[in-house]
Amino acid sequence: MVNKDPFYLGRLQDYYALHRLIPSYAEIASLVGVSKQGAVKFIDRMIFAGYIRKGAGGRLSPANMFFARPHVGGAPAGFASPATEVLGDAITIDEYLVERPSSTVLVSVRGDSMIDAGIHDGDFLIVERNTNPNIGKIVVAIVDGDFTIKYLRSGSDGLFLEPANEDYPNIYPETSLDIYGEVVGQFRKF
Amino acid sequence: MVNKDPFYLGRLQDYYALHRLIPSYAEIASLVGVSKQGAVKFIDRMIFAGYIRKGAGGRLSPANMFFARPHVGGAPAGFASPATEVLGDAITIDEYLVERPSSTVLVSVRGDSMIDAGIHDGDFLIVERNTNPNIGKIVVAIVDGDFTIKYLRSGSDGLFLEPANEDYPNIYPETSLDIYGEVVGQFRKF
DNA sequence: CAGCATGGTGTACGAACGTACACTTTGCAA
DNA sequence: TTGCAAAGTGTACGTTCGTACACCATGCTG
Repeated sequence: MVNKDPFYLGRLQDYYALHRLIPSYAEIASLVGVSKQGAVKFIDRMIFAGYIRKGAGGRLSPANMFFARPHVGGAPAGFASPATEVLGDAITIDEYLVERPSSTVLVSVRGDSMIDAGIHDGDFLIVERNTNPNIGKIVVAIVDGDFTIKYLRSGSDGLFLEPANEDYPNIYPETSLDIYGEVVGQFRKF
Repeated sequence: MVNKDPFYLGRLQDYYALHRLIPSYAEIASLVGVSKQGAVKFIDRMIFAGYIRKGAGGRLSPANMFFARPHVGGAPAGFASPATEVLGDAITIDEYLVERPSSTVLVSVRGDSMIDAGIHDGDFLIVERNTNPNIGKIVVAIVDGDFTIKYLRSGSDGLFLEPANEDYPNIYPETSLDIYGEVVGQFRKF
């Protein structure tokens, strides 16, 4: 018989996605269809493999591997390479995209002025609050009290904002330029 | 005295960040420095406010509000709207993008054949394994042993694949069409 | 000032939990 | 084919958990 652990783990991951909680051994048992002691042994294997941790009182919590998603590279038909190869240390998408949670906000995109940078209407941007971003980065600026997503450029007359859509003009600030933060990531649901 | 709940909650969030687990009432009590019954009352308030949920056996798990990240809408200068307005139930980016963890894989994008759909070289796609996706969706297909991201279309001669880049031709399968899964989300780091 | 909701403490108890031990079954390797 | 490790079952046990009830202190409101 093939190894059933991936199937068991899948059940556990789906349960966790729903409840944000690793259930008790008894619940795991009925969840995957084995006895309670079978669940104990299964969890022992998962702990050994780095999918599950034990907290105070023996309560179970997910470990790093629990969130690791199978990653399928661009390579032809090679299904097996683990996510860590490309994503590096990061395991959850959150951790990959958000490096400094306390200074990070989400911004939803309106309009298509940055469409050539792959930022579409309805996308979410991960924005790190930082009023002095580097030249050339995509920034969230405040122009006339409105949020604007643009490239931050430097010209002979100082800083200005450049859209990534040839239908839109550059924005040259009349007085000063209010930068809200720097765009460090983006995500979207289809 | 001011309301100490935010302070308590902060302790709880720090603990959760470390252990990915809401501790028991007894542990909460020592964590925030009250009696066990004080912890019970505190958690009751958190449940009422939508920060905590109760799972099977009365075990505690984080609810929506527990993860709430500041979200800045497209609205002019309105900083305050909570993430739930736009993101719906999901709070973490992972949970927003990945609905079925066990059948979801990540695929990294090579090439620019889907650039008009906002899918660029180097992006990550969230792909739900599903060999029978709906017409019109973006799918991961296997063509000549290679992964290809394309729109799934239906024509008079059956299914075919359409890129989102006018420099690329449609792909009409000679025999059958191997569909790996459906693209449900996308993310990228800048 | 009386009333009452709020936040907190102490004690008690049954149920559920994690753990341990003995045993069975299966598959692979010597 | 014998041996052994892995995977699973059944039963039992002490501990911890969540829950309930009674009670106290504080602060706001009619």
